[in-house]
Amino acid sequence: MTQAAFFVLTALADQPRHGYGILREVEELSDGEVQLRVGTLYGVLDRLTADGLIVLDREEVHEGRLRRYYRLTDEGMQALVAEAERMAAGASAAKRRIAEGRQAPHPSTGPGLAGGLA
Amino acid sequence: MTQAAFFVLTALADQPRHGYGILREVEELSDGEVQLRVGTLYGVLDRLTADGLIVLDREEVHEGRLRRYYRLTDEGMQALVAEAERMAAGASAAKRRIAEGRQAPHPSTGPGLAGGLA
DNA sequence: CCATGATATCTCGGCTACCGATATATTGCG
DNA sequence: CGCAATATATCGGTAGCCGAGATATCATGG
Repeated sequence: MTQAAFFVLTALADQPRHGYGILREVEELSDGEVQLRVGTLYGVLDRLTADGLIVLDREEVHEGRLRRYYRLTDEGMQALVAEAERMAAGASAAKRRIAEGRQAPHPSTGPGLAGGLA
Repeated sequence: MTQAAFFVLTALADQPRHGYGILREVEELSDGEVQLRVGTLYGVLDRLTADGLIVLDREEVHEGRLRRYYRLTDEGMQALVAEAERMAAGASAAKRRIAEGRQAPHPSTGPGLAGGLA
């Protein structure tokens, strides 16, 4: 599971969206930190479809422009849940390691990482 | 920051390690879920060194075999902290979205996840 | 004595995937 | 009319992952 695929699945987790909408949604839900590129999107969409994690939901014409909506399959939702847990575990393991590598010289006085690793 | 690079930085967060030790450490800290491959490792090590996130710490000969130890630079530690934050935020956002998707199943898009999610 | 496996380094080539650039088309604004 | 935003999609260069192999030492077992 690549980063791009993860964020596409996340953007589709609450409701079906079309390609361009996914682009904006990923940027919004990551507070602008993750920028999914147009050139990346359609490859990801094709791969996720081939893997059965998403499926074409419907096509609409909105103000003269075609919108192709995708939605998660049950398998896609399960994959997202599993990946979210792996990521949380990975982030958690990293934070634990960081704390171990920064053992305070005087634990009674040292604040350590409090406030820095929220 | 690739997944492989993130786990290498994590493995080095508490103490300097040599290549093969990083391999085993990544597998251990991820409960066997992440398998960093040998062919991947040295490319990652070179890239992280070129980027100034890790540095060659020392070389030792242990039971006739060379061990090349790497350690995090200050910049590498900062990058790891930032990446861990991004990952935690991403995982958190995904879990929030999953919950939102379960709360509002749209009738026109099918029954969705009934009975299927742990 | 040799085979196997673990430890330890590193290289190479194939393949996947990311992303900038490009193409196409409509709507809205100045 | 030009430009930006919306919306689709493709193509080619490049970066990065990974299987495979090369090289070498030491321990275990047949």
